Amino acid sequence: MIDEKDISIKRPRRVTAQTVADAAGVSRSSVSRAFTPGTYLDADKRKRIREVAARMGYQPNALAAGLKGGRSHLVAVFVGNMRSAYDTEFVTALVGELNALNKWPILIDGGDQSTERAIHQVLRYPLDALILRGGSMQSELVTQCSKIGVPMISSGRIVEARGVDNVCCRNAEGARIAARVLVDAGRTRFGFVAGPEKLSSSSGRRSGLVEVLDQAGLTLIAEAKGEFTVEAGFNAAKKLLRENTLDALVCANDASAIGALTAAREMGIAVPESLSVVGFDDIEMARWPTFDLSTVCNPVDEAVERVIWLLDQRLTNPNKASETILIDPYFVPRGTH
Amino acid sequence: MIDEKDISIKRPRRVTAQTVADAAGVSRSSVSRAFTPGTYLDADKRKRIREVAARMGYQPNALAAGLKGGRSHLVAVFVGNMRSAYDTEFVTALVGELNALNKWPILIDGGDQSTERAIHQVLRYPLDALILRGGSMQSELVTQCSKIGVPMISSGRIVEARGVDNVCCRNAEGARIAARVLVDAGRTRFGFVAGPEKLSSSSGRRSGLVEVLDQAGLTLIAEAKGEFTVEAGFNAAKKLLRENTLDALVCANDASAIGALTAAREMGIAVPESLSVVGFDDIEMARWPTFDLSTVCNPVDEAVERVIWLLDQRLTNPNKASETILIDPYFVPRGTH
DNA sequence: TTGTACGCGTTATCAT
DNA sequence: ATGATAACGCGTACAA
Repeated sequence: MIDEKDISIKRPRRVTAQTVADAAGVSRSSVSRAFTPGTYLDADKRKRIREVAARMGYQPNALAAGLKGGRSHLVAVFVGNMRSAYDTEFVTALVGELNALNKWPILIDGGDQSTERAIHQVLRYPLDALILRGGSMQSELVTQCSKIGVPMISSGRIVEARGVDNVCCRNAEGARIAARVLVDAGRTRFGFVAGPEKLSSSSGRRSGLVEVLDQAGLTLIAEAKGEFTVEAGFNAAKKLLRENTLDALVCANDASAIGALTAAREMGIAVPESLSVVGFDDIEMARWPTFDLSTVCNPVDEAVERVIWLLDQRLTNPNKASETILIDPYFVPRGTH
Repeated sequence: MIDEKDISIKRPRRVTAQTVADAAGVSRSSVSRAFTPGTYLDADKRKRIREVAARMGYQPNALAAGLKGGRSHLVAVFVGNMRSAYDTEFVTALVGELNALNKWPILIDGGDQSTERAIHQVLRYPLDALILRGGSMQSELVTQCSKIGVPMISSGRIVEARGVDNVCCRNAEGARIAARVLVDAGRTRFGFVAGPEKLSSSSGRRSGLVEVLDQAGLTLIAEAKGEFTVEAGFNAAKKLLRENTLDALVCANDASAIGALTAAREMGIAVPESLSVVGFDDIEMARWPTFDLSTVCNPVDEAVERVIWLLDQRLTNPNKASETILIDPYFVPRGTH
């Protein structure tokens, strides 16, 4: 009794198909059919039912529909770091594409401490898929995901596991391209602003740079750890430029490069005359007139497109072999080299 | 038969409580209890069940649990424009807070064309709440939401409807504060870089500015429409500064202001010596050394905190009266005024 | 402390 | 073309 009262007072119960059926004088099945395209139902009746439904504010309950055995249409999106411009651009594009496909992204921010708990909780939903953007998900969690049988697509970090597809930029190759441009332009004294050590994007880019320098008989004169952020890039560049004489600063990503550029300007170093600054990613900001940053484009749209494609493939054939798509970056010449 | 085969081949069925129960030699209820805190269950048995469950990769199905009548823990977050820095910062903070509270945000980007359809689809889930960030949701949709009985919290745009709570910045007041600072500093020739006309944030800020100018016996010499973006701000400022002699440029938001600042510099106008540029919002970028933008802070963290608070209130008492919380902005003096 | 039985709202299947 | 009925996986009131 008390409970009954509580419920009716506290939460207005959702309108169900049965209520609509009663109101329209038809069976519950007909109501269901009225909302399912391609089912046998008298056109007039369908129209009438939908009118009644609209008046009563009825919508089929997607939870119940998902339970029945179909897809939930829920996709978890795990973002390494929502404070990074590249990840943000990626997520924005991804959310748009998923929305367009009637897939609903549940966002989890990896920047937080409680991420692991969050993932566990979200895995309780029967997700259509789990999309990883960069970052630092623990391998234990990855195992658990594949165990649960949730298709996974990882971007920016290659995960070797059954049922996991990957989209990743050829980081070393991108850095090679940029390095060659600078070497060809006669730069000889290189510095590197790194990102977090554990991230393969940073280390991969570094190794590409070093490789080309080796081939050209040059060495990496100095490097400093960054954090993939503007501020860290600023500080790293200040230190590097104070302690060394450099004519080229290769940065592990655009945010660092923008920081480095700012530092160089503040120190009165002419860019690009006496110093080249090159980034990686080609985020929107790189195009702003203030920065006009020469960089290596890691095309967001292409990456997202591939992720969506892989998702589609995996959903139509859950048992297909894992796939890894590598994306080719390319140099975008602007005003800082 | 064919169907059976199809299912078993195509999708590895999720492990259910019954499977675990069979494997552990207990009843299905016990498995359920093992995952529900505060239920009677032998400690050893609970432990054993959880072990078996972990080995089999079992997680209670949140969809089925939500169906039973409890909460779904799903919260739709409708973002006006994920390409705007302020909205992005807002969403990032919001997602973090929601994650921490075991609420799972489903993101919908309002920048897209298919937004309306998307909202309709997402409303099929029994959402715990719907959070609106700024933007341009149609009033018809708002009506529909309240009809369905989904609690709504709107930020950045006041929605007058039953069951809808609001968090909004005192836009006019913020502009007044900034205008007074500039007037007191002796600025007399004001220009305004507007945002989209239909947005109350832009018009509210404009009216605050005009009000103070009136009181000081000044007039707004020129204004140009922007789009709340860096590029639009850049173009608007170019036009304004080319056609007028101004000593103060008040911008409807920080993105515009950053564009305006860039334009002024490019035109060789000394900021702040001969021109003040002031923004609104205090996004992260405003603090970057390159910009060091004087602006009016529209505190994201406070707004998010209020939204979460309202959400909590509304969930504990769904029938409480609608509430509107106004947030006080304040001036942040930096290097451009 | 544990098991049985019912209901949550839907869709698919089977009759009619 | 339409209505009855059986799942879907879970929580929980009730019985034991």
